[in-house]
Amino acid sequence: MLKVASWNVNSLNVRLPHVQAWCAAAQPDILALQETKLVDEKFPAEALAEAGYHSVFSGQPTYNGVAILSREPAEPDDIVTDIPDFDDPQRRVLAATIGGVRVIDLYVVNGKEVGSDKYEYKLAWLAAATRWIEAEMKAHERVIVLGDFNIAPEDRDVYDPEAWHEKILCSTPEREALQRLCGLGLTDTFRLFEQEERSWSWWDYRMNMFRRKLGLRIDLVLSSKSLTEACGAAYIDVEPRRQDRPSDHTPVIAEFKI
DNA sequence: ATGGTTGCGTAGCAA
Repeated sequence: MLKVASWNVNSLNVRLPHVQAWCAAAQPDILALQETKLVDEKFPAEALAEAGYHSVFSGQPTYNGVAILSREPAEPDDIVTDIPDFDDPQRRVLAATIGGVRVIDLYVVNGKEVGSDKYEYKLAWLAAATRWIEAEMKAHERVIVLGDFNIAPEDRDVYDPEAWHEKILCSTPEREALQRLCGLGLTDTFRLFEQEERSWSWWDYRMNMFRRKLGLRIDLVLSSKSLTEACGAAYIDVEPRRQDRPSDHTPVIAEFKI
């Protein structure tokens, strides 16, 4: 069984103890991280190696930053840190082949507000990422695309769809961009299974949103066809969000019978 | 329309 997870940690410096504890408890084979907010020189590779994980990472000062942890002995290979033909200093993508699976970790642009410059950057970024992933899928049979998509796929992924109607994370162009990505042959593993209604992966820090159970599901694990057929479970582990000094996101997980 | 909270870095931006 291959257990794969994604977690936006909102600073790995702050969240390293949370990641160590969660890995010890949940034992993921592969864990994709976003918003590490660490330059590569400061990545805690030794501490994670002591926990039994290889690390590959692509960071920058202050913002963004992605990493893929993989449980030994699988060695990450063929690492890619940039979308081809898309000039971008922001460290938002990381791909590696691990145990015959092409793992593509995405920290999708937030976009701030519909119509803003950042929104246009988000849509251009998504188009470029989709072109890249199309090529990756032609080159690899088993592909997992996971991360913080900063898009709620459907209204049922939003605590108040009317309030969020055509707002950032929910607008039609963003959802259509996600559909185009999924149209390459990728499936949102979470929806392969019956789930509790009102399941979220992110809750705003403000206004006691977590305690009030008001969030969005914007963190996804997508799988290519052969992996989708082998997917035995997909779920959200809300426990890390309950802990002291949590990330605003919680891990999302998929398990594959391979 | 704005605010609220957290992280980084020590002001103000990003989310």
